Amino acid sequence: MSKGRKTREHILNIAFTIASETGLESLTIGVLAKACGMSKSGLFSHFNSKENLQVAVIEYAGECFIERVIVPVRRKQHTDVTTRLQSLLQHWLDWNHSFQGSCMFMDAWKESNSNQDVLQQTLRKQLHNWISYLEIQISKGQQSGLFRQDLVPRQAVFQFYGLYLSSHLFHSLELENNERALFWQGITQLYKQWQNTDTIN
Amino acid sequence: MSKGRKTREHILNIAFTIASETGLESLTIGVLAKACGMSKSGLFSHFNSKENLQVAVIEYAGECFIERVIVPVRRKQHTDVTTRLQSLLQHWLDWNHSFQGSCMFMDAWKESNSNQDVLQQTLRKQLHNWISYLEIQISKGQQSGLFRQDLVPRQAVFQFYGLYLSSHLFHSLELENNERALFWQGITQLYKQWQNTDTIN
DNA sequence: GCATTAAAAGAACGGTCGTGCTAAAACATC
DNA sequence: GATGTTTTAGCACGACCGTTCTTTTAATGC
Repeated sequence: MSKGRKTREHILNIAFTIASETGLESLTIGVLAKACGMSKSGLFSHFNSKENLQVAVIEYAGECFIERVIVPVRRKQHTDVTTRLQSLLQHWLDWNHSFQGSCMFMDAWKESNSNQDVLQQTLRKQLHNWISYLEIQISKGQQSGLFRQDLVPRQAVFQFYGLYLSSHLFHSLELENNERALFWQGITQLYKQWQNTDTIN
Repeated sequence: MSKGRKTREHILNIAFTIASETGLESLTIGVLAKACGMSKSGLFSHFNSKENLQVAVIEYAGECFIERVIVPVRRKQHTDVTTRLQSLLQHWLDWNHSFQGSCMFMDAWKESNSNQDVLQQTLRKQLHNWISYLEIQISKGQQSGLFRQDLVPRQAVFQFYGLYLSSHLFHSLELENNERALFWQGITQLYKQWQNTDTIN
């Protein structure tokens, strides 16, 4: 790998860390350059615009997400659907462990809502991908007879995301620090509601 | 009312509108001054710091929230708990109708998370108040025999907030624009789960 | 080892930010 | 209508933003 790509990767790694902690908006070129121990212009020449940098960071984060959340679960093909879904949610919740309890994609999405076009579309695509992936998992749960047939996958993902977002909020509000328990409690209740009762419905 | 307080109120009104649309962070003194048709320094002298302005806007928004969400429901004392709770949720969801589907408090909270101290604490107090208020409503539902006794009010609010936040997300993602239906579907399912079954549990 | 190319630094730009300071205008009171 | 007090405008400041240009340094291919 050429030196250029190497340092570019290094920059993105640090940028990802910073953006995870303080949000994508506060990721300034000057700050990032200082954190990388290089000059503003030297760093800038790797991206040629702020927007390109932001998009690159988001895409880098997307790869991290896949590696940390999706891949580990995909490996356990032998387990049943319930366990895999549970594991997926666990990794999803852990995704924001290192960043003090806030999901980088959610933060960036909030920020980008009245921002640049390209960045917003990159984010939208990533979120859409993840939502679709979750929907597929729900469908598999239905096909395996675990969930009732009249369950709408999108509705299920809507509720998953709700608990996920709520756990972020309650964590940042420091309400007794039991947001993980509340999350899992919510998940359990959802499962109970969705389970195939094998009765007429 | 002195002229000073009058224009101050006018400023806050416009600031609230702008912050609702584009977020509290993008509410710049220059922009706000232009929107108010006055000079930067003229406006500035009403608050003496950006932070004071932000806090004032949040407090103004808090009053608006009470007026638009809590007061209208409090007036219907004659109705039963279920209807009042439903109405409360309806007004809560409508709170962000004029601002294109994003809750100002949620946005400001996200932004303030690594920001000024005073602003963050003001926001925290407001959110805490609202959560407590919802918890009380849940408790009332329990006392009236509507909800099961082993329901934990905080857990209930956690789930309410989840659906609320999810509806924001799905709205901004423009996923078929049925986030309100998904929200109410989720609420209905929660009610079903919480209802007093009058059986041994 | 040298020539060529790629990468990084340095300095400067126009712009906007929040914030003071000082003078003018608007207001209120008698 | 003059006087004293608020309220507003004008102007400038230092800091940081993203970006461009030129020069120096480092890596690469022969």
